[in-house]
Formats: sequence, C-alpha cells, structure tokens
Amino acid sequence: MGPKVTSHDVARRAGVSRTTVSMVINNYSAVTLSAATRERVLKAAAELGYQPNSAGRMLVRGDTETIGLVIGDRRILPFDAFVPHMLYGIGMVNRQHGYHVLLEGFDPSGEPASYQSLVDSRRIDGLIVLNPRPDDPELRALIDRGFPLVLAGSVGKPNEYAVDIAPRAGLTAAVDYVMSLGHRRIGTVPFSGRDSSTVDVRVAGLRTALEERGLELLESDIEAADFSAESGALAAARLLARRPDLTAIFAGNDTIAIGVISAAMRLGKDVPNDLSIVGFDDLPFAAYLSPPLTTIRTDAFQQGAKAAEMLVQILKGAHLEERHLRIETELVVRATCATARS
Amino acid sequence: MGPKVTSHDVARRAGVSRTTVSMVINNYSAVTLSAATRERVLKAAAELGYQPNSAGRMLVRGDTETIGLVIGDRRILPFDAFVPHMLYGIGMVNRQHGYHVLLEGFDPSGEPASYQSLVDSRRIDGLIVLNPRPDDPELRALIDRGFPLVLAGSVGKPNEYAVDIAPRAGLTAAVDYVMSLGHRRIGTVPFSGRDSSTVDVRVAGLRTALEERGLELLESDIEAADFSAESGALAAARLLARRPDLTAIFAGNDTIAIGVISAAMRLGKDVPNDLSIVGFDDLPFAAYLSPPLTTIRTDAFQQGAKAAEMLVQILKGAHLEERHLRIETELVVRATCATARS
DNA sequence: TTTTGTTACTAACGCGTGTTAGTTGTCTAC
DNA sequence: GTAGACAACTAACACGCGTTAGTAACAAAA
Repeated sequence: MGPKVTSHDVARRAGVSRTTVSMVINNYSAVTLSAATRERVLKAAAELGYQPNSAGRMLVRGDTETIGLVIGDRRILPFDAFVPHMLYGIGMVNRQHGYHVLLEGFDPSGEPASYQSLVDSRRIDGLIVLNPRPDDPELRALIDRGFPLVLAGSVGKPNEYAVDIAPRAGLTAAVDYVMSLGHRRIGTVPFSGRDSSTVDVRVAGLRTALEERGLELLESDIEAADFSAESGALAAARLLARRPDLTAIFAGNDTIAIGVISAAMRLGKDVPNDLSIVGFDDLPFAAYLSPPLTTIRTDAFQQGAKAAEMLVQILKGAHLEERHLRIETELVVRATCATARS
Repeated sequence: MGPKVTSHDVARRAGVSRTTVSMVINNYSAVTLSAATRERVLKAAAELGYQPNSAGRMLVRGDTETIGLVIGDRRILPFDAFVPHMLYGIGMVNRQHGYHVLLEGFDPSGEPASYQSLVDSRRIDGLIVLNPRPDDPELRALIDRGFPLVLAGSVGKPNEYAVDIAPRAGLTAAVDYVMSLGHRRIGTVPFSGRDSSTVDVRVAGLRTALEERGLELLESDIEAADFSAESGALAAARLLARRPDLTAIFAGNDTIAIGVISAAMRLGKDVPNDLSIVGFDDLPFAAYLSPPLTTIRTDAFQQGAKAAEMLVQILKGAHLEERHLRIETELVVRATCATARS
C-alpha cells in the first residue's frame, strides 16, 4: 500500500499553499490563479497520484456523493432475475452523475432494514428503496422527514417520490388476448402477499381487467408464491389441485411462470394446449424457454435508471413536478397460450 | 430532515465533556467511567437519536467500515443470474461483520473499472472483484501493492487472494456420465473468451477430462457466447450449423443452456433425444425448466460468502495460510441427457 | 504622493470525531 | 502529615479538506 498522499504533499511539491491546491483541484472560480501555477499543481498532483481523501471532503462539504440502495425483502435478490436489471440501471445512472452506490438490506434477521442509522450517520445523501413495504413505519417516517428518497414501487403516500410499474395496459391486453382464445376460467399465482405493494397492484389490476369483461377473480383462483420457480411450482400444484378446471394462469413474474409450467407438466397437462400461461417481466431468457413464454413486458432497467435520475434531480435541488413516474407495460405474445378446449 | 445531532449535543445534554461521550459510545476501556455517567450519556444519546458522523469517524480512525465490490464485466450483472447469489452471500457476511458494501463497476464506457481512485480516495477498506480479467494491469498492480483484495475468480498471480470455482470434479463426472450414454462427438458453448479467467478454466477442464478419456476438444467444437440466453442460442446455432454431427453440448452456464436448448429445438432437434445438454451453475430454476436441466452444480452464495469472510479476516489483520479457496462442483443429473443415437 | 483597483496568492478556521496527556479530588499507606 | 495511588473526568490535538477573509505586490488613476 502506497503512502497516503495529501493535498499538503502536493502543495509542497508544487511550491504553493495547500489552499491553492484545493482551489486548482476543485476549479474554484471566485479566485483567479495564474495558468502557470495551475499547471504546476496539476503536474505535482498527477506525479504523486493525489486523490482527495473522501472523509475529509465529506466532513467539510457535508455530503457524501453516495446514494444508498435498500432491498425491501432481501430474498428477492437471488431469486428474482428482475432485480439485477434494476441494479444495473441504477448503477449506470449514478455512475454517470458521479455518485457511488451503497448496497444495503442484507439483514440476516430478515427484519426490514434499518435505514435510520444509515441516514443519521450521514453515510449517504439519498436513498432508493426496492420493493418497499407499505407498512414499514421507519420508511414512512423517513419520507415525512423529507429525506431524499425514491421508491422503486410505492407505499401509497402522497408525498412519496416513486417510479412504479403500471401493469394496467399489459394486463388488459393480456386478458383480452386470453379471453379471445376462449378462456373463461382464469387463475393466478402472484408473488407473496403482504410484503410489497407491487403485488397488490398486479392482482388488483388483473381483477379489474377481468371484471370489466364480466369475469370474477375469486379467492380460490389465487395461490401466492414467493419469488422462486420452486415456490411457483408448489403454488401452481396447490392451485390446480383445488381448481383443475382452470384453463389459464397468470404468473406473478417470469421465474414463477417457469415453476407453473413445470407443475403443469408434472400433472400431465400440456402447455399451452391444456393450460395457457402468461408471465410478467419479459426477462431476456423468456423468449428462449420451451415453449417461449407469452408475458407482460416491463422495463426493469428503465425503472432503475429513472429512479436514479429522479434521486439525482432531488439531490441537485431541482423541483420535480411529477413525484410519480410510471413504467408502462405491454403484452408480448409467444407460445404459452393456445385456444381453450371446450 | 432532522437537525444534525453531534457528540457535542449529547455531551451538553448529559452534562459531561465530549470526550466522555466518545468514550462511552466506543466502550473505551483504558479509562474508567462511573456507571452513573455512562448511563446518563447513553440516555442522552438515545433521546437525541445520536448517531456518530461517519465522515468524522473515518477521518480520525483512518478506515471506513466499507468494502468495495467491483464487477469485472458489467454486462454479467443483468444477464447471468449467478451474480445475484454471490452478491447475496457477500452482502450477508459483510453485514454480519458490520461492513457496508459499495457497489462499483458500472462504467458506461465498458472499460475495466478504475479501482485506483476508489482506493486512493480511501473510500473503502478492501475490495472484492467479481470476474476479474487476468490482463487487467491496474488490478495486478493493486494486488502487488498489498491492498486488501479478494478475487471471486482468479488472475493467476501467486500472491492473489482468491475464492475460485474448481470445475474439475463436476466436469469429469459429467464427461463420464455423458460418455456412458454413448456420446463421443461433444461440443461446448462457453461464455465469452478473453475477458475472464473463469472461462478458460472451464474449457480447459473440459478438454482435460475429455482427453483423459481418449477424446479431443477441437477448436471446431467450441463456439463462445456471452452471458445471455440469446447469445447462447446464436452460438449454438452457429456451432450446430458447422458441426451437425455433435450429439452433446456443454453450456458455459445455465442461462446459456436455455439458449442452446432453444436453438436445438428450432433446428428440429429434440432435447435430449437428438442432442444432450449439460449446464453449469445449477441455478434455482434449473430443476424447473422443460426438460429439467442436467447441470454442474456450484455454490454462488458460498463463493460470495467465503470471499467476504476472507476479506474480513485480512482486514482484521489475521494471517491466512490459504490464499486460495476452491468451491467444489458436482454433477446433478436431470433430464437433458439421453442415450446417444447411433 | 495618495488612493483605488486588480492580480495572485495564503493564513486560519471549522467540519465531527478518537485519543493522549493532563487535572482535580479522594482515599490509602507509612 | 506527607507521599503516593487511584478514580473520574476533561482540554487540546490531529485527521484532510473547502472556504472566507485577508495580505502583498504592483499598476492605473487622481
């Protein structure tokens, strides 16, 4: 490990004061410096490999150039391939704006992460929360305190900043499509219930779409999974045991859809001829499954990127007229839906 | 945003000096404090919601309680479901030891991330590098400088700390198994070439296993993909166009395997009866694909967790006798391999 | 000559913390 | 009755930085 080099070292080498070094490094404009000194300082800094100490800088400036990223339910990370896309979008945008990303939310206890200490220790300037839980009091308090915070999802507060997925367009298109194939007995395997807001919105959206077309979504039509293919398979097995008459199933996401297809096949049902399946997300692998998955497309990368951009705007002090952004959805027809048998 | 509360505020409220507050907060043992004052300070701190300012603490202590996490090739994040498992393992262990995780490696330019500024700005105490590139000079320099750094993978330096996957056991078992089914013309779709060390090790392992059993792995048997299912499908299509005689294909990972299966089916080949497929990773969804994927199991969570533990040990100043840890692999037989047709 | 202004720089403060060296008061030892 | 030990605390420094207020030199104007 090289010896740590401070602005003092640079100053000595360039034959100027530490103040001058700081001004050169930060392009301080209120004071004029000669081009010669400026160049001398830059040269000395480069030669020594000077990099301003972040702690010193944070202390005096009061910000950290870092945003926190909290994952509401930690289990979602390894099991749902959706998250990495969001991470990617968030990371890209932050990088572009010079922000670092502090990844949190791995509390082994499974408790909702404690944002408070993270915020109060002033380790981050702002926060993005993935899959926020509407009933999380700490989170709601943080929003009310006005801490710069953007939700990827929603907790239903009017003063929240949020980038959410609008499932309506995709769901109504999917319901139209499935019904046009003759299906009338339609069930769903959403992902697990009370933790997250995303769930209820999707189930509610499906229910609305069905009701608008004269169908009901009964409690017996619903069997929740968590995020994994395994849980999707188990939930589908339970659902189909109870309701063998179902001819189409909407899965909560593409990973669950894999499980649902697997369960159907184990029951001797052919997909799509005995059972039609609609996924949600359109992850990159969806087109390559067997059969290729008909699914509702969202854009996780966009959701992450927009959330990050929103947060950056807030941190810059910009006034945002729209506190809520919505990512639209659309139906992608592939091969997991077929004409309903009579 | 609440007013920031400092140790000075706590001191005033408790009627003691700031020094005393600091000592109570940090359980300083070299000086004795009365139980009464200690309690008074703790009470005051709790009432004010005091949380030590991290920048002040970093500055005086010289460490950050943060480790950096760099992803060698950023594209791997959204496309390979392997990474989130590692992230999860890394996050869990770091959390347990009180470390934060700074996620880097999103440079939009696609250039290898610049660790240097991250390290020199003293923003992190240590570093974990995912999918390191053996030809990355900056990385090699950092290792030689003795910066606390653990690779998830390897760059082949004797002084590197690394947690790597040992594909040998799994690959030899898989080759034995596939050959026992009568296959002799075996190809592979590894993931992309020169970027990462993991690749070469896997291809080399496959080659060795084949040669030990009297088979060769020719250049014409190999067609690389990147991380995605799409690229797997494209590569497999190219491979099968050139070598329609192949009866078995080893995929570089499970996601690629999905693409390979898809490509085979589009060519009218039945999996497994016309073409046998072996994946790599055994991601949670592998068992639920159609057909369920025969694959070589690794443990991404373990790899991440071990790497994090190793780094924590190094940061604690512990002497490690083993600089290299290996995650063993094993064959998981499911349904994508069948007896070779004559 | 004095005033005013401009250019090019620097001394010194404060951000909030951990720790060393030191102070004050009380209690024991001979 | 003095010396020494100990308990309980605190003043003051340093960490590395950004920035405000100020200085010195010199030119132009009065």
